[in-house]
Amino acid sequence: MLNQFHHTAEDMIRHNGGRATAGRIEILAILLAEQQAITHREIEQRLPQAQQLDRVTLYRALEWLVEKNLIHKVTSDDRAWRYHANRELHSHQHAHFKCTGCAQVICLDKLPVEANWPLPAGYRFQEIELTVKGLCANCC
Amino acid sequence: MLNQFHHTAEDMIRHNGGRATAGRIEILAILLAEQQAITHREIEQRLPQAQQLDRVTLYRALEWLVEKNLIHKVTSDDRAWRYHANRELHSHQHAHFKCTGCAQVICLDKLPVEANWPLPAGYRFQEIELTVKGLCANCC
DNA sequence: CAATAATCGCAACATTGTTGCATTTATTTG
DNA sequence: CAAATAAATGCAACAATGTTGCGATTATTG
Repeated sequence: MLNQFHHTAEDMIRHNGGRATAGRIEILAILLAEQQAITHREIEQRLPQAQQLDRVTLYRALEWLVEKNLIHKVTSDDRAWRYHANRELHSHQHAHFKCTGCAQVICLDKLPVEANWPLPAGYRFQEIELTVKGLCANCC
Repeated sequence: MLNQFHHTAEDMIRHNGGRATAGRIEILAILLAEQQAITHREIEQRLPQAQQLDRVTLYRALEWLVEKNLIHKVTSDDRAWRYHANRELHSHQHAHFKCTGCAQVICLDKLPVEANWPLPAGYRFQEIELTVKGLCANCC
């Protein structure tokens, strides 16, 4: 089921001048297959038995993927980063939704907030991080 | 300098049916005196030598203050909660600004975002968490 | 001032994430 | 294809934030 994503993942990695490691491919494939932003822990659980990676390796692979802009990470209130593959759908800046029931995080593709914020004088705007919280359909 | 806040702090605590512990008063006074949202660690550092508190006590006091709605806490991307006293200025929902240079966090009192979000069908809105990132006047 | 329920502090643990370094491996080169 | 090498990995050890259980202390009440 993930197989169709492995090829894509490998391509994306090679196009960025990185080594097509089994681990990296697997991780990216997992993220490509996922509809929501998932944690380090969840990625670990989705890795095939035969291909468990060291925690450190996973962190470093994710770091590399973020650097190369193949995935992005989302801040949450539970002190854990969540990762999601960068699909064309996502504009560079987009909001996230987090279910307060099951902690699921999905991307909201439209960020209808202008970057024009009433900041104090002398402050410079860089980016927005917006999380809408609520209950998902399952938890309602 | 903090003295004027101690009385206020004690009042706020008593009005909520809690014990006016030296620690709680001190913590709340510190947060009342502070213009920005600060971390557990920063609160610790501002505590007078003679009145250092156990980390656990501090966490529990903060938890209590949040529960009683005397302070609020802010998610950040560095895995550390930041706390700020609830002043009348702050509407219940407000945005925060975080400086990517010095990690300072301040409250932006206006949240010009409607609570009316285009969530997927069946999803229920609860609240918004919005952080604007950029550089503060000092770091520009 | 004594009773008691709330608060505190210690020890121990959980989770997430990071660093240094020696080993392994994907890719390049001859 | 084999050797060279730069990149990626895995281990051990650590750091920071936060939590839990429980016995000791203390603010408040009567």
